[in-house]
Amino acid sequence: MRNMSDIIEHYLKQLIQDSGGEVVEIKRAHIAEKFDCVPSQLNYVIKTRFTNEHGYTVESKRGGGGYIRITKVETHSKSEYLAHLKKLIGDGVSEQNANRIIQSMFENEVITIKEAKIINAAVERETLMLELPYRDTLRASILRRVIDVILYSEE
Amino acid sequence: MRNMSDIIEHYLKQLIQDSGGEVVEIKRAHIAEKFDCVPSQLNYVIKTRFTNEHGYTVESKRGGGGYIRITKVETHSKSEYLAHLKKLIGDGVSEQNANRIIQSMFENEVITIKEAKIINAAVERETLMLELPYRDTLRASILRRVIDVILYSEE
DNA sequence: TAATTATAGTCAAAGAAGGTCAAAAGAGGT
DNA sequence: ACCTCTTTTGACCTTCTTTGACTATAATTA
Repeated sequence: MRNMSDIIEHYLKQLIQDSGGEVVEIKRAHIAEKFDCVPSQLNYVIKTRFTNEHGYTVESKRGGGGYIRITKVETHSKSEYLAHLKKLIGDGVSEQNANRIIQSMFENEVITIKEAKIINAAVERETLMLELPYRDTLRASILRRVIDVILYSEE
Repeated sequence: MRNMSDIIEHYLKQLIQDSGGEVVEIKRAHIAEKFDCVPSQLNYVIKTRFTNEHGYTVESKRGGGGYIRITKVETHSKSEYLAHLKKLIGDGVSEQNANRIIQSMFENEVITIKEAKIINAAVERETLMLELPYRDTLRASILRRVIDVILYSEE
């Protein structure tokens, strides 16, 4: 593990697993102290690694007794999950968010690592060779079609 | 071994061997310092000696905790076959020919049926939403990248 | 209710890598 | 010498991470 953000990411995912795999509730300051970093680093980790695209929902509360709760999106219904991803993609999607979505599908065992790499390759910036905003539109189109195929080829 | 690039090339290959013959992860600046050269020389070495055609794949990350990871890939007859396909694809490929190529990869067991469907979906006419000749160019670009990934994503 | 305290959120600057590109330098061949 | 190809260098670029000052909100206390 190379940097603080990665370490914290893994720690939080471990916490989720240890607590039944669905949810974890933390105190920002407490985690910050544990890893000897500034509290706002937690916000950075969450914003870059626990997004909707990654398949997580984050709630929080400030003030006394405040907390940050990270919930893993339920994926028991594959079709619902994939429909959810298609919604996130919409008519355009950045490379970053596409990566997150593909990563999420892999982590939720909807695709294999090789499939993930193939899909990633197909939607990379250098592959698509188009200017924005057409590139994001095209990427979305490809991803949506691919997700459809994944959905149908699973029965 | 006459020049710095050759020396670094051999050093990196030695590192790969020493670590089990598969992969090595370096810090660009660290190697540069070790050999007293500018960091970008590492990029030159990698670009000229650790390409796909050479049987390597390279991943990297910037920012704090950044790295460059070089992975050696098994390079038997399959790489020749895939190189051949890439040549066939060239700078542009029709949907029909793309289908044939994908079909061929499936029949030659370099991809699964699901992977074939995914790739097909990604290069379909309706997915790409572009006019000729751009569509064929883009399809070729996607296919070539995907083939590269297939080449090195074997375990 | 007002003030205080305890949390969490935002944002931008600074820092830490790696990437690109083209000019300069070197090596070989004719 | 001249030409071409490869290597070396460095200025500048992009991406990701870390940090901290400032802000917002909730609970508790006066």
